[in-house]
Amino acid sequence: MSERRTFPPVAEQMDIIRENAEEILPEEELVRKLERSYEKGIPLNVKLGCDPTSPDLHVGHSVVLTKLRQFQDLGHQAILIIGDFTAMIGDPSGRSKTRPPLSLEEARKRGQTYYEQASIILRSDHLRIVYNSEWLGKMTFDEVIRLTAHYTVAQMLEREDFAKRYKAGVPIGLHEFLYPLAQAMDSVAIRADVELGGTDQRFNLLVGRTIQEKYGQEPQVILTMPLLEGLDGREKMSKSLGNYIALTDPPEEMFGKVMSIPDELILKYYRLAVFAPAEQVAHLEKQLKEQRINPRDAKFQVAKALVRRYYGEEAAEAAAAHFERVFVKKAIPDDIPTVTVAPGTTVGLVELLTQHQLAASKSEARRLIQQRAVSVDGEKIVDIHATITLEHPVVIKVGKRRFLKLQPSA
RNA sequence: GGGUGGGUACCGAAGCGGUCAAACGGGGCAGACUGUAAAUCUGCUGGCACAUGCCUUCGGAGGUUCGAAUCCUCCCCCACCCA
Repeated sequence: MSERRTFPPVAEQMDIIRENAEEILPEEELVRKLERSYEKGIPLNVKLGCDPTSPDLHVGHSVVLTKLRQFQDLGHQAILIIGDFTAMIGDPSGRSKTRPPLSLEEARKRGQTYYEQASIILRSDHLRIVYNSEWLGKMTFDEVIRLTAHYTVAQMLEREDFAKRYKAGVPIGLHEFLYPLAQAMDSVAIRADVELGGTDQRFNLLVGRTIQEKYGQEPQVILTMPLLEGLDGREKMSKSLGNYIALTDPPEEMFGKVMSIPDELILKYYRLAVFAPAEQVAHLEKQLKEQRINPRDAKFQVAKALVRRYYGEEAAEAAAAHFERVFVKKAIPDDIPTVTVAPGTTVGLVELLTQHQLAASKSEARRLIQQRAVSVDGEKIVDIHATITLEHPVVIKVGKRRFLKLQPSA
């Protein structure tokens, strides 16, 4: 830990750090910190707090994780803070009222899966993982009151989210005011030099600066990364909205999801999800602008690049081929879910669809049939009373994406 | 503690005694088209039966009525204003 590290020249570091960053506040302070670290051979403590409530990491998370990775690559110390304590209290964003507070144990467990998924992007050296219950859990009420005295209600209401909700008459729990402060205490506890976050974290990160100073520390520099919109192209990518690409999504799924983003997002995904080099992004942008490339092909390229990033070249090729086959040529994919059935039995199509989860209810199954969404062995079935006698293998297709093969057992 | 306005389907939001499974928008699903699971357009979107029909749903529990999301009573929850 105490060995002297060496770093690239500061200017070079700054170029990398600035890449894709939305905001660095204050930038001169970062330069000073980097210079000092360079001279003394001491890495900066770069903090990223994470909320383990939803254990599925997605491409939205990857944006800021990638930035952290860059710091690691430069030789700095990444500190991943698992917010097990904060998760235990509940969710601060006010968005998901359904999110139940977790037990410490549960929060820890999810923190573990969070870490496992984060290590898809992070390297394992230059990495420290800490749980914030370690210090937050030890604070006495007295200490908490002292902490809250450092901030005012008016200051809290400066946060856009709070201001908006207050104005709209949406409840704000008192404990939510404690979140930025708790997060700030994390910075104090680990003596953060830099804290990363999405632009929506701006306020919280800034509170960290103030509080660190109150506790006699040099304030951290904050670096925010742009938020990546989800598949709908409208809202921020998030699990609760279901508009996300999980880091663990299988290649084909990942590919298809990229293909479903609105055209306007192509470049943004290339930049932030793929983290493609600036020149390549610029190149693609130019091609699109001059209409020298079809947006579909551009998206195809981005989809492939994303799969390549997580699964490698071969998987990328395979996923692309799969998409081409299933959606462009509308053929049947080669590995589809198969169920074996007793041969010779005759079943109603409606029952078949509901039994195998191709439709949620019989009413839905009928609707789908009436809407010409169902085909059996490539033949559209429009009759809701249709039955199938299972003698040969039969492929049922519902909509564009749902397939099922029925295999009569020999 | 007092006052006012609210709680409606996945979400937002109309409805304010029958014509309400509940307008409209979003989301979702499907179809057409296409350059793709983009965009656009069209349709569908509680369940069961599909022929009429039946059952469950409008914060909760009761009640009035031939009939309630709509009226009454009590209760729970939320926001705002005043203390």
